[in-house]
Amino acid sequence: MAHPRFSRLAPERQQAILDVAAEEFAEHGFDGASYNRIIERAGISKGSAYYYFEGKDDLYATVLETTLTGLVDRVGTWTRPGDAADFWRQLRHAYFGMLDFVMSDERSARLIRGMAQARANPKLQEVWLRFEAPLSTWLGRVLADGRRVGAVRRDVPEDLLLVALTGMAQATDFWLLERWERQGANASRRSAEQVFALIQDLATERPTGKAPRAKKS
Amino acid sequence: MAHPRFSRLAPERQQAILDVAAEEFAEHGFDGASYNRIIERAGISKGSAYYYFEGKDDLYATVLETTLTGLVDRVGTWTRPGDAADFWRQLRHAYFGMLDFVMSDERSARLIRGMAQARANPKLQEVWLRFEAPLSTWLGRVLADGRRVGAVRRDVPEDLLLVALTGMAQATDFWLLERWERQGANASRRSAEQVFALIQDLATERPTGKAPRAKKS
DNA sequence: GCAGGATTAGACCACTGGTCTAACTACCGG
DNA sequence: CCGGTAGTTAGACCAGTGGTCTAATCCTGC
Repeated sequence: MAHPRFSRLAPERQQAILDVAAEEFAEHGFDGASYNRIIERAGISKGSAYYYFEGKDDLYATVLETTLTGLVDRVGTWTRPGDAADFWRQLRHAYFGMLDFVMSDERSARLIRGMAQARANPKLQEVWLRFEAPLSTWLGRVLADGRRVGAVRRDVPEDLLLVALTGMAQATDFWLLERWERQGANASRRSAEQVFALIQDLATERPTGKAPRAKKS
Repeated sequence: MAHPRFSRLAPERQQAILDVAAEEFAEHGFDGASYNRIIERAGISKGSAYYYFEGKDDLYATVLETTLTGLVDRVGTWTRPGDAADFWRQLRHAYFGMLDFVMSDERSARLIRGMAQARANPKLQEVWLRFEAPLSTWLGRVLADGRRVGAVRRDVPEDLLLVALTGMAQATDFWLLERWERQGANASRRSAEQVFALIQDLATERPTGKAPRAKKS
């Protein structure tokens, strides 16, 4: 979305600008962040700022883009699993990789967590969709693979399961963050294991083999 | 938080003001909403506005307060269940009551969904905590009751389960909303059943009786 | 009828994201 | 080496933001 002119800038200059912006957005969230302040701190003029980016939204999207690219590079590798064990191994790897990423780089973590704002913010729906869609697609493919090897339950609509899992992962991320801040990295590893166990639990079919129904008892 | 002066106003006047505010916040979210516009539409002057409320945050909190009160009145009743069946019946009632509330009153629904913004927004953390805390307490009590009658799993820390369930419920709410808009009330009832089944599924222990662990297969 | 507190009105402030024009720079043909 | 032109930058300016403050008005009790 950013004007191509921006990419023609010297890479270090680009980096510097995005750095300032990332800092601001991470600290204050999208709405709280001041475009003017970013401009000032980056040492560019308003004219230049609007020459490179279409506006605040655009800069925000660009910052998110680079951040998420970093995450995907680290975690996004996925090869079609041969069997259920392979599936879980890969999913586990991806999940803990993401946790590592999010716990080791606070700024990126805040940016990513801040995306939740974008979903609710009418002005940012475009941005939200742009980043949410590919993520859903990716996870959808992963789940489909999981079904193929018999690891993932079939008694629940695929898209519902996807949404449920994402929501749970996101919510528990905050829970983990709290744990992590209180107990440090090592102790919170156990908590992460518990969370992953829950994810696994939700994603697999109940051993009884019955579709989950609202039971009377 | 609102100044007591506000409650000394004629009830219809209060209602009118909160009505305008609710509309604005529901439509634009907290950050997008214009305090000035609310003031203007409510037909009061700036002086009065700041005489009644401490500021935008305060008005927002007041609006949320009355909205959530409506929800709690409708759904919040809970008596200690005698057995597991009773527990599920009550939980089911509460869940579907909440869904009804959220699906029948769009404005309130948007306000409540908008609360997700508050969580991420640094400026609104105070507001978020104020409303999140009692809700968590309530759900915590419910889960504890569920454990007591053997309906809710014990193999997962109580607070983790709480967070996971809330996150899932919230995420699936958006999913349901989509369904509801596309299929109408009746058809989406089935979807809601599926979601509740998932909730129930997540909250109960696996029949094998084993603690969920990261299985190798 | 008047004093004094409660209430209202609205000018004013620093700041917001965004627009626009004028100036400057760099390159390229003659 | 100059002149013109496209690419780039600077910053004044705009309407709108949430918030403050003072002066006027209202209302009540004496």
